[in-house]
Amino acid sequence: MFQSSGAEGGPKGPAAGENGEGAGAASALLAWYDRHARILPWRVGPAARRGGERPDPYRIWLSEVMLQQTGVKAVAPYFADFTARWPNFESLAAAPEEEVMAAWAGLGYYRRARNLIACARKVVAEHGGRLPNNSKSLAALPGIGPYTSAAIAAIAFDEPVAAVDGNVERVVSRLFALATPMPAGKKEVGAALAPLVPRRRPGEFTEALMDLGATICTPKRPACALCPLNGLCRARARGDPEAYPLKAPKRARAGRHAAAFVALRGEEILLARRPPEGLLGGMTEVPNSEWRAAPAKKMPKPPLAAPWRRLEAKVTHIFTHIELEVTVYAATVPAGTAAPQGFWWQDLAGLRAAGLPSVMLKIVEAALPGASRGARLAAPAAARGSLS
DNA sequence: AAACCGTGGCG
DNA sequence: TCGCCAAGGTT
Repeated sequence: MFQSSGAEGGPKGPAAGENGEGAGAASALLAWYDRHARILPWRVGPAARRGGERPDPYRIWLSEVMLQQTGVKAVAPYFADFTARWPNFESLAAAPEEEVMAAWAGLGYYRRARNLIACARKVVAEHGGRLPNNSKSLAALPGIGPYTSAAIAAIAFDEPVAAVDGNVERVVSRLFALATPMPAGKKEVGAALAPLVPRRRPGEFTEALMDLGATICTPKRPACALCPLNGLCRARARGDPEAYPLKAPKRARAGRHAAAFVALRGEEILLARRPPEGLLGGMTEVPNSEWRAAPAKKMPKPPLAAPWRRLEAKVTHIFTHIELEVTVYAATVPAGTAAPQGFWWQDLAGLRAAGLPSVMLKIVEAALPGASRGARLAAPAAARGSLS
């Protein structure tokens, strides 16, 4: 990927090769970071680093994977839960896959959880339970791509590589007023950033860029007056920092319609597991029909025969590229009713521990009597770990 | 290369 | 309210 600086191989862009400017930007940013670093559960802050403390590669890896396309706020409770239950690669590698998937439920992009397990097992089986200490080897592991490999290598192993995520993309494209729309412009960002990465403190430099992007150089209304790089920033000089990074227009979301069947047998609900690949791959689901472009005219085939009643309110859920509208059918079945092949009855009391994705939780919630709903489903994600 | 893959917070 | 989008990776 993007190798560290070197005099040659620098960017063709503006500040490239103008000696001193890179070092100036890095030292200004690090000085700012020393004062304003965010305190995060997986991070070793600048003061502790000066005291000789080192980041735990396992925790850095876990946090970076969780943070892929996911906000700090959403990640924090999951990170606490995971590290409490599985504090290292060995324990995570030994965990039952379904248990890990259930613990991930609600965080989204579920392939990450599968890759997380695969990666932990590979680290144990092939690397003696320790993460490889360089970006190239890291990038060969499941779920670790160009960004994550660089971030882990820089933060946990002091490799002076440029890690380009959404924050860095924004900061750097503004700094140099890079005009190529994303995602194509990402390459230019990496090339422009590489010469700025310092040999000393490359990990904190990376963390500093993230913090700057998250707190100062924000997508909207950046606080340029507070920015340690404002004197170097081309976009600010142009007067239009908010215009960067340029982005290609997105495609419209497809609409889909489906039916879901909430079957209750006493205090139990009928569930199934989704196929390992594709949307919500490998996750637990409420039995549901095919998802079609047009709403079904009559009730699709249910998982079992029962006096199904259609709920008045539909459940809508927005995925990244699909807007789903679900017609929910509910039924109560006799105590002896067997679960069809591939389905099982799940005790409602243990429903949260069963690890339903958010859309499925919404469907269950819509069908359950209001009184029992709150008690069963309303616990925050932070409480998940204590339930199993 | 472009499409696919979740969710919740926020302005 | 609702569109935007966050520490991307995989195919």
